[in-house]
Amino acid sequence: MSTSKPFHHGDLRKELVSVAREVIETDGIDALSLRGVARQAGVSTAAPYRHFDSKEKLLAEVARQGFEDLHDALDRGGQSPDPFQSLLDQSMAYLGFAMANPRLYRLMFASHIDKTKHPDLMEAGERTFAVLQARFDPATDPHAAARAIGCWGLVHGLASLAIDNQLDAHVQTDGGPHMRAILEPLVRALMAH
Amino acid sequence: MSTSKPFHHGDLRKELVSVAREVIETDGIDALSLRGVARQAGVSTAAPYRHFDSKEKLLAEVARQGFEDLHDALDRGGQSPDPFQSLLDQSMAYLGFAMANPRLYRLMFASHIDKTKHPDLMEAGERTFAVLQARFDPATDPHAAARAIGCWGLVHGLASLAIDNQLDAHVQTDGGPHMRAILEPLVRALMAH
DNA sequence: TTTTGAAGTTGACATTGCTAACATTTGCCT
DNA sequence: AGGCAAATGTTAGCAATGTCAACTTCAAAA
Repeated sequence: MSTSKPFHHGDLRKELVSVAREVIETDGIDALSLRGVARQAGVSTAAPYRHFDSKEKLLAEVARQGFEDLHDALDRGGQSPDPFQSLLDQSMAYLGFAMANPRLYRLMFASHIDKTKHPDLMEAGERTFAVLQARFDPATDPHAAARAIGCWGLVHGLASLAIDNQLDAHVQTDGGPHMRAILEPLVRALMAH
Repeated sequence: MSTSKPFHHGDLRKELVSVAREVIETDGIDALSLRGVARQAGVSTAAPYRHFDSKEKLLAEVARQGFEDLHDALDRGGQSPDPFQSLLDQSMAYLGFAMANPRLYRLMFASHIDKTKHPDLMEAGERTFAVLQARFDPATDPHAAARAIGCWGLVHGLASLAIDNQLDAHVQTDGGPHMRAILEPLVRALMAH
């Protein structure tokens, strides 16, 4: 009675998300099956359905948490008093997060998940973008919106390419300084009025 | 005996790729099954395996053709005599291709396909990037490499965001002019020495 | 004409997402 | 305390999928 597992898990929902995230980051999304997650969590095949309507819902929750973590990383990144330096740091923080959690980052923008079906996820994504958006003030800059999108596109693109190992070996391995050199002139252009 | 299908298909390989591409662009990658493709091509379940070792190989071939098409689109896009205008046009051509073939474009950068396992695909991708790279001359610009990566990251990022409907409705629907406005200052920065 | 190899077929296996029907536990209501 | 409903698990099973092995058909070289 003592060593045998209790019927109820305790907090299966949280455990499922945690296991899923781990599997994704370890073996990739294609290697993730709901049954496998259940197995690793020590519950039966159908148990996850008490907490998530579908596999997609579970993935959406993992992605949502990813956006929250990215959001935090951005907040921590943009604290320099110099606006240019701050935006550059923030951009580097964005890339740092993506390269530290490549498969999670990919999931956050993956086609598996139709964001319109997962309002939580969509909102988390928008809130994250808002951090970048806040660096451009529409009151003083008529092109604030365009610049913000350009900035997001730039970091998202570089992150995606880096994750896919599509970049030169130099940039890939020693991401930091090289990436900074790539970003600098573009971020400067974004801050110019 | 005349109307019954012949045992041999003729050029099943080409047909499979064609059907697959159509399914992808119509219903998305997740809706594509090898069995379904075989069905639509009018052959049996196992027939595709005479031409592709796995589903992934078929997808890789579709993606490879996608890169060739993108390559062509870029070539056609960059013909203005003014270097700045030319690069801007080319960037717009890149975005145009991505938004005209959203799911194909996504496949080309999807995690489903491990590019190291498909040299053809990798090479096609590199050749495409080379078109952009050629706009920056290492002889006259010591930062040519960094600028090229920045340029690619920028257009790839904007393309991805647009495809995922992650952008404002305005930018989304009336892509052209808005995107141009976003790109302009950044492309200008890329051309500045 | 024979024969050989490419191209296609059928049938099967393990795995997967998901559902239905049933079992156990928890905690609330009296 | 006692009992009951809701929440949380379990087992069994379905249909679909990727892939493989064994067999058949056809075309073209010998």
